[in-house]
Amino acid sequence: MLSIGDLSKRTGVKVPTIRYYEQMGLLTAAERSEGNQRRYERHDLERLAFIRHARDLGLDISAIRELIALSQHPHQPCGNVDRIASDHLKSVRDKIEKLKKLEQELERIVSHCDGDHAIEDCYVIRSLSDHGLCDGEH
Amino acid sequence: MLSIGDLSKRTGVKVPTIRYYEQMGLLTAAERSEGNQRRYERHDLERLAFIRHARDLGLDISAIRELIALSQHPHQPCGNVDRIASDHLKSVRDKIEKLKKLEQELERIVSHCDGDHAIEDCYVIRSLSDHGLCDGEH
DNA sequence: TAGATATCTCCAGAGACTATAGGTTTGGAG
DNA sequence: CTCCAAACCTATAGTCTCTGGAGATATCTA
Ligand SMILES: [Zn+2]
Ligand SMILES: [Zn+2]
Ligand SMILES: [Zn+2]
Ligand SMILES: [Zn+2]
Repeated sequence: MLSIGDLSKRTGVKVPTIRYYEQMGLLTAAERSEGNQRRYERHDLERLAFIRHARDLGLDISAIRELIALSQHPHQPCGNVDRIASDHLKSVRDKIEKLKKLEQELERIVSHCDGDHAIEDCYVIRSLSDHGLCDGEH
Repeated sequence: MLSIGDLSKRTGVKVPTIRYYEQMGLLTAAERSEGNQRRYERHDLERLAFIRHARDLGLDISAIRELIALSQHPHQPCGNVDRIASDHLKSVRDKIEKLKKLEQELERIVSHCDGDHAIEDCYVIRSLSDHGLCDGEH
């Protein structure tokens, strides 16, 4: 039986975050000691590791909730699991695309400024004032 | 003299957002009509466009606040302006790097799942349970 | 058994908005 | 000029994923 602090040390997830995951329904409410403190078992450790890893991979709480629910039905086909992961991959790719466009604009903007002239002539300020100087949309 | 709705239509910034920018100190508090409604001039239109464009480029509110403050001193050198833009470019690049790593892991994970087997055997679920299957860190 | 540490619940804050409720002003039609 | 709908006002709460604090209680160690 682990206290919440033990669980925290073993998974690297902060104590308030563990309580938050419980509140969000990702962790089932833990058993309690006589004095009302949470007590965990290996099972909970594994689930918390799952949650943490999924979060590290960028999945949001509701996606993780779905995945946990699906994994409770081990004999069903994994189509929905696949869909959640694929959707997430797509959203990561979309974000990368957007950020690359930003990177290009910012590179252009920064490259025109040597940081050593008057602000009234600064290309950074002018670029921010006028989207017409940009190459693309954002 | 423009109403807040006019300003909104011309810049594409929603009315509550304009009020929010005022509250955050990005827009100086507008003049008011006799009945206490905000009235704007061209000057405000330009500043709002600046703010919007900076936000579209991903700068956060406090960076924009600094940029506005700096642009009030047009004869000073633009070193700080340059620094803000460069720092932001760096943070965009860092984000791209992180997302690319995620993309790789997710690609690997998704590619091992055809969406058509039992959840208990699903590689997606196994990968989420075990970071050891990942190639890198996140 | 005292004191130190850990835990409990509840609440607020971060960032950048967005939306609602309940009340007031404005602008145009009749 | 009067009336009404549309636009506006303020204040507050909700979004998302935590994180930190206050004040009270429990547990562990010496
Ligand atoms: Zn410059
Ligand atoms: Zn632009
Ligand atoms: Zn599968
Ligand atoms: Zn991993």
